[in-house]
Amino acid sequence: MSNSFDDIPFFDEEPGEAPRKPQAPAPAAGGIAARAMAARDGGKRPDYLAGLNPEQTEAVETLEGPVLVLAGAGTGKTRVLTTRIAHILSTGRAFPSQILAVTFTNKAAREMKERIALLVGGAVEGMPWLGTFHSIGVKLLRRHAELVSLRSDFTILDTDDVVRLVKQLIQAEGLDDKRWPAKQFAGMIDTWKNKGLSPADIPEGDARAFANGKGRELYFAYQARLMTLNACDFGDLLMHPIAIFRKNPDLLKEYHQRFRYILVDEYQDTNTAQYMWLRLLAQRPSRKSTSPLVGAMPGRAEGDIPSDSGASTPASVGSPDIFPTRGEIRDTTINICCVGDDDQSIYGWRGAEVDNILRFEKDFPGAKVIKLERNYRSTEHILGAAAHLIAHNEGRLGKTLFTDRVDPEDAKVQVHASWDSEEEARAIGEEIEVLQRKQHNLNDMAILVRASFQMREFEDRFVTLGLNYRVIGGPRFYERLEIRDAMAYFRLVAQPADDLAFERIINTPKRGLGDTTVRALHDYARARDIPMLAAAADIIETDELKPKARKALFDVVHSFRNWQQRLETTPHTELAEQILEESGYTDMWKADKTAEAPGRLENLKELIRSMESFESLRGFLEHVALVMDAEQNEDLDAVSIMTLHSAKGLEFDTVFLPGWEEGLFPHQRSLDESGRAGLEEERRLAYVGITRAKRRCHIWFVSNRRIHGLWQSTIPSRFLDELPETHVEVAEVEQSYGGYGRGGYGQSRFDKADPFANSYSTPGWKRAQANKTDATRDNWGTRSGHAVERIGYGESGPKGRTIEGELVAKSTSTEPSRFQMGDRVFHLKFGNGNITGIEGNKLTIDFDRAGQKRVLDGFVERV
DNA sequence: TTTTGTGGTGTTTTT
DNA sequence: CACCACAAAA
Repeated sequence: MSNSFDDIPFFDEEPGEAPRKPQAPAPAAGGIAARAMAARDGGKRPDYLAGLNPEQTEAVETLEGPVLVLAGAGTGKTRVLTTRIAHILSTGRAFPSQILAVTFTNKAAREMKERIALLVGGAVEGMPWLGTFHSIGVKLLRRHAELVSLRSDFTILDTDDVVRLVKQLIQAEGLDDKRWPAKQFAGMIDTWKNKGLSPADIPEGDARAFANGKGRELYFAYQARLMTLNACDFGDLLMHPIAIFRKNPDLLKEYHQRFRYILVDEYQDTNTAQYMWLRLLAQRPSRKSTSPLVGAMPGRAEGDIPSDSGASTPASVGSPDIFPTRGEIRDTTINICCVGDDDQSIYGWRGAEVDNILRFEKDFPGAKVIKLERNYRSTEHILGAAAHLIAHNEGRLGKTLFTDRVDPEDAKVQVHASWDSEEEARAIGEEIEVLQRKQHNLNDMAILVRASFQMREFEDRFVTLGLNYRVIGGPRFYERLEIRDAMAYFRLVAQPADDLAFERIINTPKRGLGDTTVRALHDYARARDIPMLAAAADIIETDELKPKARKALFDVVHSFRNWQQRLETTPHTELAEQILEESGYTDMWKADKTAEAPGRLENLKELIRSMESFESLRGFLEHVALVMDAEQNEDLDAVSIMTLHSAKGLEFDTVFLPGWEEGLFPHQRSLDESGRAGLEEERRLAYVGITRAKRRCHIWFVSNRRIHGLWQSTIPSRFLDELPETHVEVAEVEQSYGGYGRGGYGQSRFDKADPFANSYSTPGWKRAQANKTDATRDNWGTRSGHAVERIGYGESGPKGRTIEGELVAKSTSTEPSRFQMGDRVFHLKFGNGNITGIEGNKLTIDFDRAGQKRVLDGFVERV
């Protein structure tokens, strides 16, 4: 992504040659005709096309008109997308700057850029319009900010800023912010914006539902406030461009001329606003209608027609479309290619409309639909299991993945049962170690959970085992408190009107500028309609404040003046460092004696380091606003732990799917709130999970799980019953199946003696049966006589044989420990503690917060 | 201003 | 149960 606002000149270049006429359908790749043609062309069939299957080739070569590529999991979706772009470029149909390619995540955008670079040999510098919806939105908006009354140096607020702002507004309205939580309203605004609804457009019901009927009013006030702050929220990055295009048909036309080819990744995840945005860009003025507005309206229910849509109302005349406001696009010269998979739509809860993909052919009559069903990732069993499961959903476009790489050695999908979640973690840990001993990389394994609280148990277990793991997702770097504080300083230097930043840091570190001062500043600023920093500069000239506060404020204001002056002269990384030093911010953490303070200082250093690759402070701020992720270190060999949601798009040799129980997966809330649709989305999530696996897929369920502190017995997920017997087996069970304590939900196959009749004779099942009856077990499921077959643990030799529950060390060192009894140590996960026991490399530590734990010495440091 | 106590909550998450 | 946010008390 470009790090600065400077841009290639607008509408500069034209292609060297006019776009060619549409070609005749491409002959099947590898076919005789194709080879003959290749020979005719001097045998120079571009090598980027080599190795594509016929469907992929068609998807790449059908450049004219609308195309929908239904790409199942692992069918080479990204490859098609990137090759298609390479094809457009290398055949001279368009310049890089004439291709609009949108993705959902920065990661996907980055990957695409890299892969195109590989295909066309590094010349992707000029793909300025490849990016996420939001980053492209920012780009448009920076150019045309004045059309929506913004200045082009507007700030992008993140969710945290938004919530604080909303809270202020709620309080300003004299409402109880307990009864009307800011967070909830911020969420509502987001939902509205995802649907493309501005304050005037929201349904009356929604408007009344919040704040004693003041919902709409608040939304208006919020937008007004954003204007004065010269700020945007994420939703605005979509909404503003839509408004700009609607109000400025000529400008839109310029973009129509510019974007000769439009490509959309993960189309099933588009929300209504994104859909509208795309339509505006895709819908060329047809011969009949000159209005580009037609059919680009949101909403479906009566009464939520956008106010600014003027006289042009729905264009569905003659179309039996059940979405009357979504007309078809008749002019089929639009070269738009959407790639997606309806079976992997898992973001309905945040506004994605699967309907967009289901309706593609209606929206774009004459669209070519190409299905990619040949899977290059998984074994037949994995695909078979996934296919059978997803077939339980209705309303699919209907694809069935297949592979012809069939290997009798391939394992079936394994279903395991455990007594409780602790045992589940233990069992999966063991399974991983077995694989590890067979020289499998930890990097090739992943544990995919439904909800993040499940991760903890695995982390605990892996810490004990000394097994490397990596948590993907979770709290992100730029969301940490210290990073956000630092960023607020930088933001305020770059954009003095950023009141949210001002309020965040005005008393951080403590300067004695408490609530009273801030409120005074706030009132002063509002009364004069100036930013708070400016108000502060004014107010220190008066004697409105107490001398103490006045002095403190004086210092701050002057510091900021200083920094702003240095903005042009001092290199930005240096300046950033100076800001943090001179403001006393780093000192604040140095003085802090809590366990996390050193980590925070380290993060601040990391922040400065990461600024180096940007050319300016502004460029960096923009990056952080849009790209909230920081890279993980890939060097480490570690098991990945993540949610199913964040696993989409990834693949692993071995995938573990724990927690397949009713209530958790499918999640109860999903069922309660969205009923059947919710269940289907959960099922798609299961489908995504299974199809992440290349070779091995292990599904787990437990009989007891602790939910909100209390133990509950659980029943196996209905999804287990939806798996096909031919591709699934009950695993070589290495632990018991807790078959009692079942709730009254319904009959499950796993309630019966033989869940899979034809697996009945497998050793695994027999053992499971044996375990079930023989194991003596107390209420907590600990069994006697369950010695795990586990010999030759790491370098520890036969000594490594373990009994359930014993601490297992990867290597038992005989060297004297580098620690002593009573040493004060720090552990990344557990914090500070004192050593109370030493046994080789195993330490017993009394942690201040986490209590007594046994950990390997490699994981702690002396404080 | 910092500490301690209370209450409310408890999926999924990108931008 | 365990965490967070926020409010009252030290």
